[in-house]
Amino acid sequence: MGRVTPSVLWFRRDLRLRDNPALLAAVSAAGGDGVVPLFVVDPALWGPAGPSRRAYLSASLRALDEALQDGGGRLVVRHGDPVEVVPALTAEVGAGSVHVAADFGPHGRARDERVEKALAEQEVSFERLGSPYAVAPGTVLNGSGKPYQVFTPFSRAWREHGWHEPAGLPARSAAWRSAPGRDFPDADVPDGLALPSAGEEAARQRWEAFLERVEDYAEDRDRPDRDGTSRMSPHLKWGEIHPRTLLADLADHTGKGATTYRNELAWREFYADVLWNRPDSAREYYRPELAGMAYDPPTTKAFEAWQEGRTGYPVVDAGMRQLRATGWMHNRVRMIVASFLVKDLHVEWQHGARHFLHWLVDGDLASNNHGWQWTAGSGTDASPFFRVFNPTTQGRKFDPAGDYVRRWVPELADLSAKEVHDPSARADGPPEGYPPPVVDHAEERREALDRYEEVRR
DNA sequence: TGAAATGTTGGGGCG
DNA sequence: ACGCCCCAACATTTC
Repeated sequence: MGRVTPSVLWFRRDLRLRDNPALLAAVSAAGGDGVVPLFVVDPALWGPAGPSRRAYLSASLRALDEALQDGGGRLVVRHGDPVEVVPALTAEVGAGSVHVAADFGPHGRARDERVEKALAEQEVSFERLGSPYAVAPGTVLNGSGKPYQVFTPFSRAWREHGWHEPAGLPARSAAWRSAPGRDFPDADVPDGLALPSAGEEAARQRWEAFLERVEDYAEDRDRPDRDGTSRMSPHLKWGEIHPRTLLADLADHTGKGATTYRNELAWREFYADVLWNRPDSAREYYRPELAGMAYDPPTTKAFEAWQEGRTGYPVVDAGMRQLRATGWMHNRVRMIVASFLVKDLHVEWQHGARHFLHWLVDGDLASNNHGWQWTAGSGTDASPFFRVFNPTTQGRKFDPAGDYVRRWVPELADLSAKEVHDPSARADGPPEGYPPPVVDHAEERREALDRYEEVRR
């Protein structure tokens, strides 16, 4: 064993202390010399983030700092390009190693390679241990050693591969060591925003509450008018809880709800795996055939109406307003608004994906963008292009009483269940202040199918 | 994790 | 009693 020096634990999207393999490694590398917990606010990621995303991350960092303070530590927060910030810190504190959970996204991969190289020049090692997934992307391969392109066979192989048990907290508490840098990004939550609670403790509480009713998940998950989803997505996105923990807790449950939920976790891992194998699929059509279709530019009034929740289609508007008000949107509604943008407004999925990533507190490149590709019919396992959601029918089916619409579209608060999903059909038209439909769904559906037919020939 | 168009069936009104 | 039509309900096909 060589000399013992402090180590740096560089947090990125793993903002927790429990079941954090990189933390365990950092503690063991540092001996008694101390672990410096670091977060770097990287302008490349901070820049494009919208107010809710920023506020959520900021709150999560503060929660992490508080948890560290319980053990006598403080989170070091610095701003700038990690390729400069991280080596500067290691030099300052004389650290011998930097520990991270591996990042499998295109930006993170490239960044980590540059940081690793810069650290090597000062003879500091860069240690990747663990990942934000139960099974690391790139691990699950088919019989011929290639990555899966279809979800179902992937998920079978993924389950068979299995995962570790959660690791818990370090056996002996870390000797934290600090350094200057307490410049937390602005935590102000803009007026009117109601964000989910952030942090490891909030994640834990939400998960335990969900476990109580996981058996209803298969039934309720498609109902935006109910609190039937887990709402774990922001916590998973920022690593406030690890999917291993969820999977371990679910192992006691054999019902349909738990099986369905495990499957949703598998989708998350599948999309991360796809992105790892095809980093370009975050921006480019996974299936290039659909890239040649005729689309409309995202500069129309209709696109603006979609972003702001003024399309005249109640369930679409409710979803888009929920997104801006809470940084989150129910998954069923995400599919409906996405279908509307791509099929009714003929706008390319990338523009919708960007809008989502700007506002969502759970916005994850792999899940978000591949979800959009699924809707656009251009992804792995994609929904066929001709599968066009009817926003009125979808609204009636999944929000039968209209409670979800009334919650987010106050102009429609007085409408009956019968009228609320099609307010323009009323004798005197939509109520004061609510717009008529921005496009005619039946017409635009035909238009979308025509354009599809064009590119298919 | 679609919806619309089209086809089929069967009950019931009615001459 | 019978044929005819309407149409709801359901199934199949197509995009």
